[in-house]
Formats: sequence, structure tokens, C-alpha cells
Amino acid sequence: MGGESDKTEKMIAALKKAGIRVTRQRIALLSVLGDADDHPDAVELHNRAKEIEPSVSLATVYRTLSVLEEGGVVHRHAFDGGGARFETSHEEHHDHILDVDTGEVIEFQSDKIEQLQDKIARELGYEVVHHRLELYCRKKP
Amino acid sequence: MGGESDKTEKMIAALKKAGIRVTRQRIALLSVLGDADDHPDAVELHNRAKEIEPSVSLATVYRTLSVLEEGGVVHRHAFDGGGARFETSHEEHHDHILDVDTGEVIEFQSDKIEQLQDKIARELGYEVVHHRLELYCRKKP
DNA sequence: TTGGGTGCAAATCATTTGCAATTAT
DNA sequence: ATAATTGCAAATGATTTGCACCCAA
Repeated sequence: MGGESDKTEKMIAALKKAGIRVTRQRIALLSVLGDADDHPDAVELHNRAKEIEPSVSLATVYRTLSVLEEGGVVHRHAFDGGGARFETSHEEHHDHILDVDTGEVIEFQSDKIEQLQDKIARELGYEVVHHRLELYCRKKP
Repeated sequence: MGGESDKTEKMIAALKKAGIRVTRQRIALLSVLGDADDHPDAVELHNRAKEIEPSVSLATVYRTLSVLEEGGVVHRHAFDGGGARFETSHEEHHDHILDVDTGEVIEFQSDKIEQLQDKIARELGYEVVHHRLELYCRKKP
């Protein structure tokens, strides 16, 4: 009965469905994740979650993030510098541009690049399991 | 006078030119780096360097790798899992395929992908400072 | 000679884990 | 009831750093 958003409700339903216990601290974290449109790290998520549910510990944030990642609810990114950053997984696959000056993250998607990756791997006798493409960029003057 | 390879001699010359002191431990590390065709991490490089110069400490390996990286002599990669891995910088830029089963690293190069990256960034108002493309792959059956 | 370089041990940083207490089911 | 989940603090693993000694130039 909290004021969770639609996105959050869906994630909570996903947990229940997967037989994972829905705790106060998990609801807080899911709510924070659902609202975030940036790509926060664990400490930032902890700070935000504490405002909703002061009892959440950083350890639980880390543990829950791992559970959510395994469940496909969030994606973990290891961008250059600092710790891992997270985002709720939305339908379409995408890669990231990182503004080297501001740290801002922009998402983009390119079928062409994906196809070229597959082609390159195939020609070398491999198939791509997953990949990582990050463009560290600066705003054009 | 040592049994250093051509590659190693060049790196030593580069250090001298840059006014960086050429020490016993640095020669050992450069020699190990010159011989490596895999992408070893700091601990592995330390193990190999100790066989040439038993006095090298892991701290010095890390310190020297940072110096070499700043000097453009080596490249540091942060692949998924474990610590950073290093390679001597060769002329041509390239990206990496990582065999998820064996950990093996294969290099590849694609002008087409680079061009697409630039195009995508440009259309979003950015210019690419540097990028990172890693294909985590499995050998085709 | 002398300031940069080194080994060692202690300090960081991000993340994980053991354990006793709590709580969702 | 009872097994999953939690908070806390201590442990981990990779990397960095302070400091007194050492050695390349």
C-alpha cells in the first residue's frame, strides 16, 4: 500500500513470482531503482533507500542487487573508475556513452554494430555470449 | 648487456628519453612485458619479474605499471572479473575477444565499428575520447 | 652527492561474508 | 514455526601509500 510507482510494483510482482521474499528493505531499494533515471552506484542507492527505509544497510543493498541481477531485474555495469553502477533492465539492449567531464550516462543502440560484432566473432570461430561497448566522450564544442 | 629482447631495449630507451630512471626492477618488468603475448595481471607480472630480479616487490610492479601507462608504453585493461591486465602498446589500435571458458584474449580490429562509433557519438553531440569494446565469447562447436 | 626509486607494512576502497537476531511466509 | 533475510563488524582482494633506506645519474 505504499506509494510505489508502476515500475516498482512490477518488480515487486516479479520477486513474488520468483519466490523471493518481499522485505521492507527490498521494497525501498526497488522503489529507488524504479525512480532512478541515472545509473547510480551501490552507495548512492543506499543513500536514497535510507530515506524511504532507514534500516537498510549497505550490505543488504549489495546482497539485494546481486539477487536482482541474477533475476534479470537489474543490470550491473563496471564503467571506468569507481564502483559498479546499476540500472533497471528495460526491454531493449543498449550500450553507453559516458561523458568524461560530467559522468553523465547516455544510452544508445546500434543494430549495425551488433551485427558486425557477431560477424567478427564468427569469423574467428567464436560466438558472442555478451559484450560491452562504452564510448567515453566529450561534448562537441 | 643483458639478454633483453629488441622490444625490451626499445622500452628501456623510451624510459631514458623520458628522463625516467632505469632501475634493475624496471628492466625486469619491461623484459617480462616484452616477452608476454598474453595479457597478464599485476600479480602474474610480479611472479615472472621475480625470476629475473628477485628483489622486485608487488608495490613496485604496480607503481611501475602506472608510470609506463602514463608514458604510453603499456595499456591497462579492466576486463570482467579479477584485476587489471596489461599489454605493451603496439602500433595499431585494437579491441578484444575474451574466451569466457579459458580466459584467453584474442585481439581484433574493425574500422567499420570505429567509424560507426564516431558517427553515433557525433549525432548525439559528442566526440569519442576513448572507447572500450569487449566481446565475451565461446568457441563455436 | 642527492632526489628519485624501492621494499615493507599499513591504509584504502569496493564488495563480501560469518553470525546471531529478525521477520516474511 | 522456521527458513530466508538482515545488520553489524570483521574479512577479502586489488591497489595505493607513508616512510626510512637505497642507488642511478
